[in-house]
Amino acid sequence: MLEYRRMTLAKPAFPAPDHDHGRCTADALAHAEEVCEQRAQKFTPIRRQVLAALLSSHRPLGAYEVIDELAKSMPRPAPITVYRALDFLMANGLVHRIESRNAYLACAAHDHDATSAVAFLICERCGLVGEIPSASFAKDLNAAARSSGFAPKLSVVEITGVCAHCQKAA
Amino acid sequence: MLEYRRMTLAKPAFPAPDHDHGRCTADALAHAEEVCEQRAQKFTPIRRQVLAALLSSHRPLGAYEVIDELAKSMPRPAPITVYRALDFLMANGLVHRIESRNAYLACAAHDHDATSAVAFLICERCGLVGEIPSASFAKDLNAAARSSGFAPKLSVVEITGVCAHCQKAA
DNA sequence: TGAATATAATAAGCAAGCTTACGATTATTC
DNA sequence: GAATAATCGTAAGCTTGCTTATTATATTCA
Repeated sequence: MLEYRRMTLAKPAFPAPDHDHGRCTADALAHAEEVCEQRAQKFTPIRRQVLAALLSSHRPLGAYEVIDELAKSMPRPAPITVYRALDFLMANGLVHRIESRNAYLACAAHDHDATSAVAFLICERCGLVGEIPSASFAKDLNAAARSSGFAPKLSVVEITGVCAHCQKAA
Repeated sequence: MLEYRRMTLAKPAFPAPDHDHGRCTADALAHAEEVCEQRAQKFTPIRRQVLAALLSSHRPLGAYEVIDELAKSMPRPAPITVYRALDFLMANGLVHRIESRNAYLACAAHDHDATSAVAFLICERCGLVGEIPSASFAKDLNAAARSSGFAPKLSVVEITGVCAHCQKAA
């Protein structure tokens, strides 16, 4: 577990296709519970279910895909229900929004705060998404922006390509 | 003119609010004509009009905003008409798509090729968008991606913040 | 216990982004 | 000048993303 965490922090983390997904899901849910408790926020059933739906893959899901996913195990929720849960999860750093896809992704790196910049690696073959923690590149990027007097706030960095596993498979 | 070009290449280029917009538009249209001629592509009236609509500001416009813009000077074009023109312009490196906004932007830097990575600086006050040419940061970013075996292809780097001019104005 | 707050469900609908299908028009080429 | 290809227009519609409005259900706490 610590091993896992350290990896996601130290270098770009791409979910290995053979990783223990049950565990990674369970860990993430436990982590979410923890976070909510610390913040005195309620991790309600619907919020848990939405997070679980996102965790069911490492792929970003559109809001309507989340609805479809939830519909499998409960009466089909209305869009508003899911959007509220997503807003909550994002506000608490448990879910990222992938801007270039209008989609949502369960956060894999449990250690960064909600606001820090993250870069995403999106595999165009398998659809899995990895995260690069900000530290390494954000400084350069922000410096480049600032050099023209621009004050950066929010960065969207989304890199499409082919993950290591899919390269081997090809 | 050369001066202008050099600047857009050398460092992040944010359109100054007092720049000669008439000229910058005319330049861009002339450049587009040139590019199309070189490639034996047709710079048809509709393509020119769509590009001109995008050039009318330095803001990214949604497809329907482009339609609204065109509707001012011609019978309202159908979505498909505009999308076709946008596809053409993007394929020829004359227009960028801003992924995080589902919007389109006339390319300001006339010198980079269609495929090279560009970072966008999006001012949340005035809505203007500047470009950072890739060279400076793309290497780092790609290196970070590659360090986990990921083969990057297309990068989306979109930075929201406040431009120099709006900071002064505040 | 009753008032206030947070959360959720129901119902309905809007807007944006994009596509398919097909016919008409205009260039290009042989 | 007929055949081909590229471009454009018309018409229709689909999907997704997201919102407003309203009512109901918990939960908290004075």
